[in-house]
Amino acid sequence: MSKIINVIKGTKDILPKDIPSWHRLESVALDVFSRYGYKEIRTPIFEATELFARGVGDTTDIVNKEMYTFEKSDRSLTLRPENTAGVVRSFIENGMSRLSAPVKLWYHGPMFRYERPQAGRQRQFHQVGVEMFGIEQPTADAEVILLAVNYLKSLGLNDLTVEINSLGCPTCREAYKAKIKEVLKPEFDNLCEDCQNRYERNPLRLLDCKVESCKEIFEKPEIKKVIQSDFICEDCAEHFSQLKSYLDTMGVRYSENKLLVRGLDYYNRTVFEIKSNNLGSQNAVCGGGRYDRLVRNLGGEDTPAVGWAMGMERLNSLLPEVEAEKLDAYVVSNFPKEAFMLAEKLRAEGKSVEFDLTNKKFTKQLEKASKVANFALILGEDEIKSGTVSVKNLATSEQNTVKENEVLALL
RNA sequence: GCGGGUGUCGUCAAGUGGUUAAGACCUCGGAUUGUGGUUCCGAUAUGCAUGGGUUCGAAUCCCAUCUCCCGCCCCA
Repeated sequence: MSKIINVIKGTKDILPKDIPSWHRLESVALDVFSRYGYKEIRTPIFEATELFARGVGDTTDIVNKEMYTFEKSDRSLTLRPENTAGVVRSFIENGMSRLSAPVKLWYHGPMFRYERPQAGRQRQFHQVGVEMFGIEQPTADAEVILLAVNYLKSLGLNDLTVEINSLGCPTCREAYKAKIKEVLKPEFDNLCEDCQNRYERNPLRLLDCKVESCKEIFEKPEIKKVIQSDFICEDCAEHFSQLKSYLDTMGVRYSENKLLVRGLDYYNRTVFEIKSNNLGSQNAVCGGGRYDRLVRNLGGEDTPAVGWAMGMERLNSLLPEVEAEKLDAYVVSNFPKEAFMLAEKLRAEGKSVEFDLTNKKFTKQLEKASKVANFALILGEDEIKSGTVSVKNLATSEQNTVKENEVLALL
C-alpha cells in the first residue's frame, strides 16, 4: 500500500453520519429566515483579494494574517474568510440597490481562515448568516437580532446570552479613539506588546486586554474615566436606545457590554454577539452588527445595512446529534431479479428500499434488514409462486403476507 | 504567531525496556439450506502518528516533524 494522504490541518470531513445534523441547521434556517422574508444567495467561495482588504479592513487580523491568498493569471485571489464582503459585492454588482428596501439575504457555506485550530475553530469552517440592506432605522437592528434569537430557539437553544454595544458613527468614534490614545500616551511603554500594536491599529480593542499590568493601567481613575465615558453622539445614542426599547418590547433578554468591539473594521453603531457557556474559550455562536459605510466603500450607493453570522460547527456542538433515518424497507430474497424489480417499483413510489446485492443467506439478509430498515419484505419461492410478499414489521415482529400490489400501503 | 499537553486496530482502550501487543465494540464468517434484534464459536495490528537515535533488545527512553486537544491572540 502506498502512503495515505490525510485531510489537511484544520479541515474536517463531514461524514454521512453527521449529515442529518447539518441538514437540520440548513432546513431550520430556510424555514425561519423565509418567515422574515429573507432570500437565499450563493456567492463564490473565492473573490478578488482586494474585496476583503477594502471590505473587511486591512487593519484586521483576518486580512493581515489569516487569509488564504493565491495568484492566478496575475490576479490575486482569496478564499473568503467571511461572507459579508462577498454578499455586498454581489448586491452592488447586481443592482440590488434598485430593489425596494429592505433587501434581505441569507447564506450558508464554507469560510477559510488560517488560524491555529482548536476546539470550535477550524481553518475551513461553515457559517450561516443574514444581511439586511437599505434600512437605517433601529427596527432593522432589532429584527435581525430577533431573527437570530428565534433561529437559535427553533433549533432548541434557549440558554444563550445576547450582548450588545454601540460603536457610534465614524465622527464620534474617531473623537473617542483620539481621546483614548491621548490619555494612554504617557503609559504607552508600560502596555503589553499586543496593546502597543492595538494602540495604532484599533485603539478600541485595548479595552478588553487580559494582561494584568494593562488592566491595572486601565483602572487608573483618569484613564478609567475616559474609557467608561459615553462617547457616542446624540444621534447614535438615540439609535441605540431605540434598539434597546424594541428589544425590551419583543422580550429579547440582553446585556450591554462596553468591551464588545468586534474585529472587523466595517461595523458602526450596533454590534452584538450571542454566547454560550458550553463552548470553552471559543464561546461566540453568533456575531454581527451594523455596517452603514461598507456598500459605499466597495463602490456602491450609500446603503445602510446590518447582519450577522453564526458558526455552524459551534451550533452543532451545542445540539444533540440527529439520528440517521432507517430505510423504509429491505427486501429479503434469494431471487435477485425479483428482489430488484420489487425494490425498483417501491423506489418509484418514493420509498427508500435496499436489497442484498450479493445474495447472502436468508438469515444474514434478515439480520441486515433489522439493522437498517423498518420493514423486511420477504420474497421467497412461496411468495413468488403466489404473487405475494411477506411484510414483516421489524420493530414488532408482526408479519403479513399480502398481494404484491398491496405492499406499498403497509409501509 | 507564542506557551502547555497528547497520539497503540475502523472506534474505545490495556500495556511504563525482555518471548506470538490484553480486552470490548464495529465489521465479516459459522452454529442456523425461510425468520432478525438475544446467545455461542471463529477471523481481523509482523505493528504502537512519522522519521531518526540510544540499547544485546524499544509501543515503552532521547531528538525532530506532524496531528489533535487546552490556553493566549483573534473570531463564528
